[in-house]
Amino acid sequence: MTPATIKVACSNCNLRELCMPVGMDADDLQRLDVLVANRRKVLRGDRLFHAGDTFTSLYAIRTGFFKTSVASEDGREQVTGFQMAGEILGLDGIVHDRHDCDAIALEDAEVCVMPFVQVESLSREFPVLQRHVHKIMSREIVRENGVMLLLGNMRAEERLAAFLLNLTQRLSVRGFSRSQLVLRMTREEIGSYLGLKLETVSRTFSRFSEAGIIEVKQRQVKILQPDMLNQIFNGAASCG
Amino acid sequence: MTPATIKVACSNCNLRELCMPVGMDADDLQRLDVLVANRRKVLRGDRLFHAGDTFTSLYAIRTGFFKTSVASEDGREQVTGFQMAGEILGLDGIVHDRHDCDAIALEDAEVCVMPFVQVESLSREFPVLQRHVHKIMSREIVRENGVMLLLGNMRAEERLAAFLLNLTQRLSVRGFSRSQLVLRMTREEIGSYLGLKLETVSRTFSRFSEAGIIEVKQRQVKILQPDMLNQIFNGAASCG
DNA sequence: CGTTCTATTGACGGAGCTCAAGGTCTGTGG
DNA sequence: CCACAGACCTTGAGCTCCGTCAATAGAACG
Repeated sequence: MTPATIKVACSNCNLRELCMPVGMDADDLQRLDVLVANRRKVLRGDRLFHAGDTFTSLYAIRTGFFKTSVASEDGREQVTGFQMAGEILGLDGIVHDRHDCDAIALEDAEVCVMPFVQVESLSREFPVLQRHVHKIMSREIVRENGVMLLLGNMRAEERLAAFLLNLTQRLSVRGFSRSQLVLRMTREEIGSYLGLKLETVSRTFSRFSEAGIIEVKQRQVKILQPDMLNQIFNGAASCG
Repeated sequence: MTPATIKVACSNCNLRELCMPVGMDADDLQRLDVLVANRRKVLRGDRLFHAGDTFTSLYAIRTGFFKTSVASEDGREQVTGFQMAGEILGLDGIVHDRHDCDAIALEDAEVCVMPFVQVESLSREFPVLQRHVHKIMSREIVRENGVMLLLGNMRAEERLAAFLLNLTQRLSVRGFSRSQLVLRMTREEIGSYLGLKLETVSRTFSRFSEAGIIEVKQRQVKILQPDMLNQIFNGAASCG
């Protein structure tokens, strides 16, 4: 069942500035190494976990890109987020001891498996880690507040602008360009996240493109006028 | 600045089955009493906290009813939740040490003030409390996932049905009727939460009423056919 | 090289928004 | 007790943004 596993350590991970070990000093970091039981590879299109699965672990993304989604009774899907290296998956599972959403790899990925009992036990020992875990959960709550604002109040152009700005911001923290990105998800997945249909996403991309704000070639996006995106996002202007 | 404060204890609080002390035995409960520094009264219309305020404490609602909301740059407001007795406010503040949303009392209320350093210190001591804090945050994440599904995929009738079912469910846990409730919020606040305009909320109430599913008299709502609400919520039917 | 998945674009329609006009309830002060 | 103001709610008419349906084309993959 479980794919090949590799023993690994946070202490020499190049994501330690972004991921779980934030704020811990070298000595603490050694102790943190027991946090990660093993790593797991997830191929593109495969599920890391599925709504209903028993919850045992949180997952820190080492490489790759994920989406999470929930589904209604009658099968409508809502993408609830896109996650990249250093971000944590699985927080939804804590409350009911089973996962509440699906997590699917949008490209081949590798995650660190952190048994939640270990997370809790180390949290009791290291206040810095405890605080960090709390912040990760709080950050997710705040992020979702922002998505609710977007879904409840914004128009298609504003939503897509917000989406692009958010992606480039997170990518730039990870050392990627602010002005160029490759979308890992389809128009339909973007639409699901933003509460739009794929045709609307496509049309809005085209409109941004005609206005000279971005350049789109399939999933390659070049941001030509980030300021315009900001203006659109803040409701100050449109490109139509 | 701070209103009159009263020393209080979880150990003899009648909300202990719903609130912070869930799962703790009598001995632990005594120790938990230091969790609550004091109580604070909040009058209807007043703010418990405001976006930007320094975060110091979580708040457990003892009595009353709150809304939380975020605002966009250009002033559009999104209600992100309605909270009632036993529920926890302030989780949004942890990540940046300042609050990210406003919390406003929709009726005269009283909250227990729990300094977050106390919460964390006691969490390290009591694994049961630690787990409970994690569950509260995870529950909020899961709730917001559900709201995203609602805002991204559902039509007005489905949204309002989901809203009514959610409210009655939570009220019934607190010993209130499943078939009758008094809305503490305006049509506009409901609309903001559900991503609708107040007129649409009003019209949808009227349609439910004409269909004999509910009876509405201003803020008094009687649920005549809860099954119909369930069907509408699940996308299986409409009343038009 | 054909099959399938994905993206673009157009034409049309509808759910919900906007604007507007009354109606109802609550509280306050005469 | 009544009059009045202000907040809240209801309902109608018209409009608009986005969804739906459809056709085409381009990319990816075996």
